[in-house]
Parts: sequence; structure tokens; C-alpha cells
Amino acid sequence: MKRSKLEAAETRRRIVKTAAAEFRRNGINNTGLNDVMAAAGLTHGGFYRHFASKNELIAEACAAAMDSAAENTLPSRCPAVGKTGLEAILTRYLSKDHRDDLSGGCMLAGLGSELARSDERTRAAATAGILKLVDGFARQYRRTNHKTATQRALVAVSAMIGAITISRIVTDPKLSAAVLRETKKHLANM
Amino acid sequence: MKRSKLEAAETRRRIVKTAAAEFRRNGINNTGLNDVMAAAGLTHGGFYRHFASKNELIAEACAAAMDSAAENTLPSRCPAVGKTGLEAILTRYLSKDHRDDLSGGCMLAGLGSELARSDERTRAAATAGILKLVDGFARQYRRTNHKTATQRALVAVSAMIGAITISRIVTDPKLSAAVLRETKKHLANM
DNA sequence: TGTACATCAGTGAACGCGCGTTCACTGATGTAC
DNA sequence: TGTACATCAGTGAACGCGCGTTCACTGATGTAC
Repeated sequence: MKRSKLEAAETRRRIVKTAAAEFRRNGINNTGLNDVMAAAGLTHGGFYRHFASKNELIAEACAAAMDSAAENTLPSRCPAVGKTGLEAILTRYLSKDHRDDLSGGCMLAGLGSELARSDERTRAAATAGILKLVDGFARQYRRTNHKTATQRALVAVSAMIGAITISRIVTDPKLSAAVLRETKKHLANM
Repeated sequence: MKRSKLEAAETRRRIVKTAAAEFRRNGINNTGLNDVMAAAGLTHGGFYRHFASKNELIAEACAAAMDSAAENTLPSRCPAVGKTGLEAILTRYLSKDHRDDLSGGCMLAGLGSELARSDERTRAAATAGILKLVDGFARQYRRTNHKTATQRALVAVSAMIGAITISRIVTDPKLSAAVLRETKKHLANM
């Protein structure tokens, strides 16, 4: 049965949001359209009323996940007392909670090597998200000129993503915690 | 037709080595056993004479790729004149050549997010490789006590893997180069 | 404002395809005498 | 050392399954009069 335009737009948004979570939880390649549609409370047949292909959904889900990731680095979302914005970001990003939260965590850490093999559109969406992240991070370096701050932020974002990735691979819990702890310590004093 | 034990052992080694390259080139999930066996000059039917499952091959290929990665960080393999061992490692690892060499490059950078979802055996093999890498890297910090050197190496390895991953995702060549350049500069002065 | 019709979001079955895995078979290798 | 037989590495066809994609259908929504 046909739905109203409003309902349909809402459904589309729900599919993208659900996909962003499912892709991060199980990997893009391990997540079928059936899985996504079922998790969104739909049957898989209706998928192509909203998207031309799985790749289109991947690109949109990537953009959506990167937008929410960029929001997370906004200083307004880091109101912890007695900490600089930078420390707050590092504490949250390099936490065990983030490490253990695949579906809600940073898409770059959760899907990094799969994104590197994705098509141009998906990688462009990821690139835009990375730039937002880097910019938001650079703004935390007060009293530093813009160029230097951006350079530092590039390194910091790389290290953060690498640290979460390694902390998820490693089978030794102490090593996993050490990677997060040392990376956080290092970046806080950068 | 049956092959001699020597030939069979050689075949097995070839399959593992081929798999390590194919997995890195196309991703573990995107690489079928058919692809691996064909690239090794065999038909897929014989696979189960050598391995119990694809997961067994993944674990062995991971171990093999990590061993060769660890060898690459040995100072003996970095004989560049006028550079410290650390600089030589950073220059090679954070190069465009490495970024563009998927099948021969570091498995952690090429398959990071897929490894994080792999089974215990594969992740244990990756962990052993990471420890070797970290240890080899820590040894480059002469005149630094072992604990501090290891902590620095943990951060450096995280940043290196993150930087290669991001440099492969990003669609802007200048941004890609900047990530490598800045990460290298930062880690060299660490 | 009410009516008749076109649209199209969502359903559920079906498609071809490639995957991991199994199996009967072949024939050279390895072994027991 | 030679012979007879068991082993098993590799082949190629086949399996069941899940995937991305397509399609006929349904019936509420949106539109034209």
C-alpha cells in the first residue's frame, strides 16, 4: 500500500540511519540489504523504491555516519568540567566504551579498510567527514595558528583511528587498553 | 594425481602466500577461495586437502603477512645512508608507494577493520605480529628505557596504520599526501 | 466538495550468480612384502 | 631390487545457501475534473 510522501521520506531516512549502524556493526560486505531492511522494520523488496543500488545506500550511510561523528567532536558536546575540549574529545574517543561500541562508533575506525576499497562517491563522503573532523579537532588548539593546528589535527585523527582499530584487533585486553591509554596521553601533550 | 610430500608442502605454502596478497588486495570478504586457488595456479577443489576451512587459511595468511611486515621493520632492512633506523622505517612505511601497494603492504593498514571482526585465531596471529612490530619499532629509540620506548612505539604504530588507512580513503591527492607527510614529520620528532 | 483514476511505497516470490564446501574420480607417490 | 597395493594431491562437477536485483501485485495517497 502506498505511503504519504512524508512517511516515505521518513522511511528513507530510517533505512540510511539503520544501514549506518548495521554496516559499522558487521562490516559493509557482511551486511545484506535484507539485514538492513529487516532492522529498519521493512521487507527487502521495497529497497529499490528508495535507492538505485546498494552502493548508493553505502555512500549515503557513510555521509550520515560521518556527519554524526563530526557533531561528536563539537566542543558543545564535550562539557566535562575541568577539561579542555581537546582532553574531552580524546577521553571519549579513546575510551573502552567507544572501542566496544561498533555500531555507534566512528565509521572510519570501524570500516576504515573497507572504505579504502569503496567507490568514489563513498570515499568522497568519507573525505568530507574527515575534513570536518580535522577542522573541529584543529579548533581545539587555541593560540595556535590555523595551519599548524590543522597539521597537528591530521596526525591526531590518524592516530585516534589507528588506535581504536588496533585496540579492537588485539586479543590481549591489557595491550588493547595500553594502546588507547598511551595514544590518549601522547595526543593530550601534543 | 598425487604429488610428493615436498611438492604438497610447497603448494600449501604457495596458497598461504597467495592468499596473504589477494586478501590485502581485495579484502578478505571480497576474495573467494576460487580467486586464491586460481592465483596460486590451482583449481578450487583441492583446497580442502590443505586447510579445514577458509577461516584457517585467513589465520595462516594473517600470520604470514605479519611475519613479513615485522621483517620489514628490522633495522637491517633499512640501510639508507644518513638516516636513523627510525627515519628509514617512517619514510618507507608512510610513503606513497606503500599507500598504493595494497597487495604487498602492511596487513594491519590494508585489512584493519576486517581483522577486528575476524575470529580469535586470526586476531591472535595479528596480535603476535603487532607485538613484533612494536618491539622492532621500540628498539629504534636508543638511549630510551624499554618501557618508555614501548609506549612510544605503541602510539607510533597506531598513527602509522591510521595514516595509511586515511591516505587510502581520501579522494583528494593533496590531503592524502599531507596525512602521510605530517604523520611522518610528527613521529620522527617524537 | 466529491468522485474517478493514476501513482507509487511496500510486500513477497522469484531470478541468476558466486560463494564455501563436498565428493567421486585420477594417477603418481609411498610403502609393505 | 622388484612388484602389488594403499594413499592422497589435485581435478572438475555438484551441493545448498545467501546475496543483489527484479517484478507482479496491493491498496492507500495524491490529483484531475
